[in-house]
Amino acid sequence: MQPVVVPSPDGSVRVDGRRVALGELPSVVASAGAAARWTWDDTNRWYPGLLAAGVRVDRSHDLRLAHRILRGSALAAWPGPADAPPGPWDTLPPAPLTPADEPAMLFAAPGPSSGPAEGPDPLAELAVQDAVVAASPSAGRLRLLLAAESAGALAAVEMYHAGLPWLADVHDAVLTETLGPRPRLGERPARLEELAQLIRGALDAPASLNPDSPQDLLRALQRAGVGARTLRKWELEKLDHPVVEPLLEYKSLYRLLTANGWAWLEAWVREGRFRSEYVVGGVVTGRWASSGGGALQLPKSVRRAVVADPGWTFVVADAAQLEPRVLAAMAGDDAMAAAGRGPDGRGADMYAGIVASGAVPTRELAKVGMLGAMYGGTTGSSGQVLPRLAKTFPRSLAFVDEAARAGERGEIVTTHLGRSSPLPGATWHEAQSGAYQDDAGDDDVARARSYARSWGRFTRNFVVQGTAAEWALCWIASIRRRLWALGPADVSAGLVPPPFDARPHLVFFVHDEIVVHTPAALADAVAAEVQAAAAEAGRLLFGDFPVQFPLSVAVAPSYADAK
DNA sequence: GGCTACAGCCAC
DNA sequence: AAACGTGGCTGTAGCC
Repeated sequence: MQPVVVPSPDGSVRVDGRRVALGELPSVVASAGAAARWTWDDTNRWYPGLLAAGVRVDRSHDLRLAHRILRGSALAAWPGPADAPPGPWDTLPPAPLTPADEPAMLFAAPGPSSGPAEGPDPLAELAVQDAVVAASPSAGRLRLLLAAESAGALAAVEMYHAGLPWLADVHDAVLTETLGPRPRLGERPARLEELAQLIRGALDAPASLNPDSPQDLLRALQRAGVGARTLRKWELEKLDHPVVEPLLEYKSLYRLLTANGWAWLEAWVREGRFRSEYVVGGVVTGRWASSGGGALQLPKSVRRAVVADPGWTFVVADAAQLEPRVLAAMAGDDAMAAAGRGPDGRGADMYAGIVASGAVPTRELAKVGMLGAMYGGTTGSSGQVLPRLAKTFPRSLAFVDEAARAGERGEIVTTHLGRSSPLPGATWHEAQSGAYQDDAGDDDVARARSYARSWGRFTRNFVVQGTAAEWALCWIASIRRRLWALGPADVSAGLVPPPFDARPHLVFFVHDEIVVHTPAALADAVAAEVQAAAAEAGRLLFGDFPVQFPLSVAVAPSYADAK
């Protein structure tokens, strides 16, 4: 059963040909049951209103997200000319999510200029997508990718709906401990002011020196003969001068103040919850992006403020060495998969397994070597161990090298489930053709090489990062289904809104890590389901190939204590 | 005052 | 370990 939500000009919708007033949609969805795959233009547009009415959707098909994947996929043949101009399904941005205390336009009557009737036709689009998938020799993989992407879109809206539990007073305590009490508007916190004085003293600089001004600061460093050419942390660390220590501390505290200080707290935390909008598929590789509050860069120092509601706790899980394991499976590399299983058959540390294989002497070298292989690093010890890794794991290394060469030739590459990379742009092609002009100089040739190599590093990483993102989507899809199946617990709802008020639910996701907020009594069951979901994701992508995806799982009422 | 570019740092 | 992949976000600086 695949009901399609079709907006009407009068502000109602049609579902399977039947007119449904917007206010009736939640009850229509609820009565359709879990077998229905709700199909609509944009999950962000319809799902918040359903959740606000307490209605969860089990399965969906997000036409906008699916279109973007299919349009670019090398595993699918989209009808029409390849250079057809982008249509509405290509250019439509996701509908913005709205905080619960702001007027929700989602189910409001449409305005004259933005009525849903002006949007493209969901029924026609679904028919095209179904035909494109059915005609693909890799239909199974594409179906899995589209289902996982759509499930991810549901999970992203659910996480926004529930919010990440956040204690503002703990956050304030962290800031006060490290920076001093909150200063008046326009003033520096006490600790920063102290450090500014120390910096001026060490540089013999006047009181007018403002460490927040890169120009001022760099000039003062040069005048004092410190030998700094930039203000980068890792370059300052190499210098031997009394200003370095207070300056590094200043920069670190200044960053905390500006990025996650009191202003951040006031802007992004409401009623005990931090809500950031996840942008599903917002990164070219298929990773999620986020918008507002920087959810994907929450510094470790403020995670103490992430505290479960009374009677609730967190299950925090992250996939150990996800990307090299994904690479081993994509490349069909039995040797690397074996290293991932470790000597005891259930290795939780793939880098230790690589050491045990004899390829490299230390875990650190195994790690930097694999990162170098996946990022395209060539220098330093990363570059030095690559030949040894290539000898022990020829399949994996050849796989990423081939992806890099395709990029250098200006070709697209594709993830395991079928998300393809974009083509390089006009500047790239101009640089390449510039190297073949009659009057091309060494500079032109070098520029073309540099551009080609850079795009090769992108495509090299794309196949691994993109496939890891697919594993994570399958993991999330499985987790949210399994959590719902656990059912409600006897616990106070606290701040948790329906339909999750007594149920474990996802509240945070960063690429290879999830946080579940759960009634404390269900924590062990949740941990088991999260583990089972990881194994299921591995099977969905790679079938019987013997690659393992071990997790580190912790149960704790504070995010900071779970790491 | 708005806009863009850039440097820098946080996360994975 | 080195500065090599993907991003968001903040501030300064310089432009209109």
